[in-house]
Amino acid sequence: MFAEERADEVLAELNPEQRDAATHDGERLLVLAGAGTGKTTTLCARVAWLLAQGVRAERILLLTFTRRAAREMVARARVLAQRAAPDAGPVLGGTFHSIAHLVVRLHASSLGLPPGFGVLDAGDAADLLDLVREEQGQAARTRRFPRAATMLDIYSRTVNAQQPLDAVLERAFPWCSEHRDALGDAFRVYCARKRALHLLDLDDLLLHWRALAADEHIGAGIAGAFDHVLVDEYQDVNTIQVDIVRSLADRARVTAVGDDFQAIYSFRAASARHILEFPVRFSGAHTIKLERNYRSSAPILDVANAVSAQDRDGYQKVLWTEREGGRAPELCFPCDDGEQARAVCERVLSAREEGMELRAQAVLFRTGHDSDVLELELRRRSIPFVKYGGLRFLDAAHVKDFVALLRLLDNPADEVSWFRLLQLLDGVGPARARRALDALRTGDASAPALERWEHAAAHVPEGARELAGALMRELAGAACAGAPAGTVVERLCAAIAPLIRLRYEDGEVRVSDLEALAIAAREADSVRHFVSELVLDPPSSSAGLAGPPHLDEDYLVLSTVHSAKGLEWDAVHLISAYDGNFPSDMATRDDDGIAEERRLFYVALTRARRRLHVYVPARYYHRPSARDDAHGYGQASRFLSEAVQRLFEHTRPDDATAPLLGRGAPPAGHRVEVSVEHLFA
DNA sequence: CTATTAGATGTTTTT
DNA sequence: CATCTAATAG
Repeated sequence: MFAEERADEVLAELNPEQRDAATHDGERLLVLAGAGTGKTTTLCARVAWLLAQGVRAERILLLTFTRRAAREMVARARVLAQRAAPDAGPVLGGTFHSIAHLVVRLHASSLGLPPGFGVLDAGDAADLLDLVREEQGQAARTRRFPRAATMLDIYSRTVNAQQPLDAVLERAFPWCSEHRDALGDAFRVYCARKRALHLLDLDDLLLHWRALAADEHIGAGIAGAFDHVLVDEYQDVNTIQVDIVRSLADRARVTAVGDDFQAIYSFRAASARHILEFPVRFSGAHTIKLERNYRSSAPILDVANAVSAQDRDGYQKVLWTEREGGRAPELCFPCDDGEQARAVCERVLSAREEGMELRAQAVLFRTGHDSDVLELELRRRSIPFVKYGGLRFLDAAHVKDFVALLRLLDNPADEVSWFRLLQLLDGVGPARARRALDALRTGDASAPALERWEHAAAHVPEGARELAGALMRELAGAACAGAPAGTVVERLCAAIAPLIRLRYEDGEVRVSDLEALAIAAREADSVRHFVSELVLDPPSSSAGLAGPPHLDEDYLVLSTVHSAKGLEWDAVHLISAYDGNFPSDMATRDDDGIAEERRLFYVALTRARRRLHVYVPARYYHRPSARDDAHGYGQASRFLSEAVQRLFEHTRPDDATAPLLGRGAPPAGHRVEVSVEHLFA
């Protein structure tokens, strides 16, 4: 009853297409939602409508690819569900990976996994690959062997694409082809090692979910849990995720929402092909297009439409708005990075003067370090900012050290963590850590950490043994205490603190980072879940857990375009839009690569509500921090075609020295004299 | 063998 | 700016 009223209220605010999408009563629905067309609103309205139809909240599953989208959507859906039926369960939702983790946890024993299995983030996985690579010996140490992070990229792409290594190397990593055999060996050992050590990487989560879904005994149970599956960002799914959705579709109705023109994750084997083929693979699907834009002014949409029109493939969409007026977008040509940074700062500050908060403005860029020079300028001018997609909290060495300790609590078999922790000890480097690891392997892998430590201790220099022993005793104490997660983590933090202080120059700062982590752990119901949550949903910037700026303060947003997807700001500054950087040189080998860069460019443009500034520095430096000044002269991005450029107002940043000239020229023949000679008379 | 330093080098993007 | 390598000292 109440649910129906709520639903009517929500539906009344939708336009006809959105309402059709929200209330479609069929088995399969595809919503092609252009940028800024109220996708999330529509999806949430659909949840409200489903609830009003009597669907129980806990029988609805919401899936997305990115964490940010998941958070927003699930939060809104839960509020709706709570109002509609306060006594019903919550709507289940999250990223594919987080739901996979849930499913894998519930079926761990069927997968041959102990309850304490660990989840590796990209850094941990790279560490394990590094460990394996070292063991492979000299063969792998020859020239230009890919580094661990690259190895992981190759591995991950291969797994996600479900294609043979050869094909992936040839297509995406041609410069690594010569190491095909060594890579293949390393990957096989990597898989075996993960299994032996009870570790899953992020790709494994999806693979295991898919395997469970395909299982004759278990699959039906999982699929039977839901009546409706709603998948957001469908343009970013890969084959494995499609398989998962298909298995759920055996029992559930499926709604897929996305925009093929915003498909930007082909590097993890996602493909817009899946959204294009949806009507074929899910027969009887009904398709609805959303093209009315509520976000941007008309001049900005003109630019976006002109860029998307450069690509004739896919579903043609033309965004339109009823909003009138709006400023022409600006195309700015600074002479270099430095002038670009100053130009951005000036525009940001003057918009701020006019009442536009810093947080309503964003600077977007293709790659993480495009903002290096700008960051310096912002710091110099004390303009607060937060950078997304930059260095992550979890990547910091001391945080990894601490997490390694927490991992041993539930999984004493975890060699990656042992290897890391051992090297934290004074006098222990890779060689001794490795020998200690070998000794460790002679014992029972699932014995408690303290017991395992006894084997390793002999390989640690005497000086460090006592400190390490104390740490291990704390770990043993924490393991059997049954205390709340917050207390356990706090205790272990205190135990590892002396080692951190000894190891790092700025130990004290780092210890306080860990203390912040311990406080965050109070929310968790177990250390095990705390760690896996940290891996699956890490704080997006270091500001998430510690350090300024605080969220209630005003700050400028810096973000890669990838991280900006789904977000919007009043003003958007797209910097370093020169050919070679955007599109990236690495992607211009083939048409698919260029098309994807174009979509990325389109995503950047469509984030802007009222003002759009695109910057093309004429000169760029190859190594911004180096002493040399190696540089090149850039052309504007090829996506800024003549037709597109005509839609912009073209500017050059004001010459900063002009004001020093003053007004008017001095009289002809006028001279200014300088002398110091009188001082020496 | 580890720690420390100086010097070179580097193909993006995320879960 | 990291992060890796090579060279050197402890």
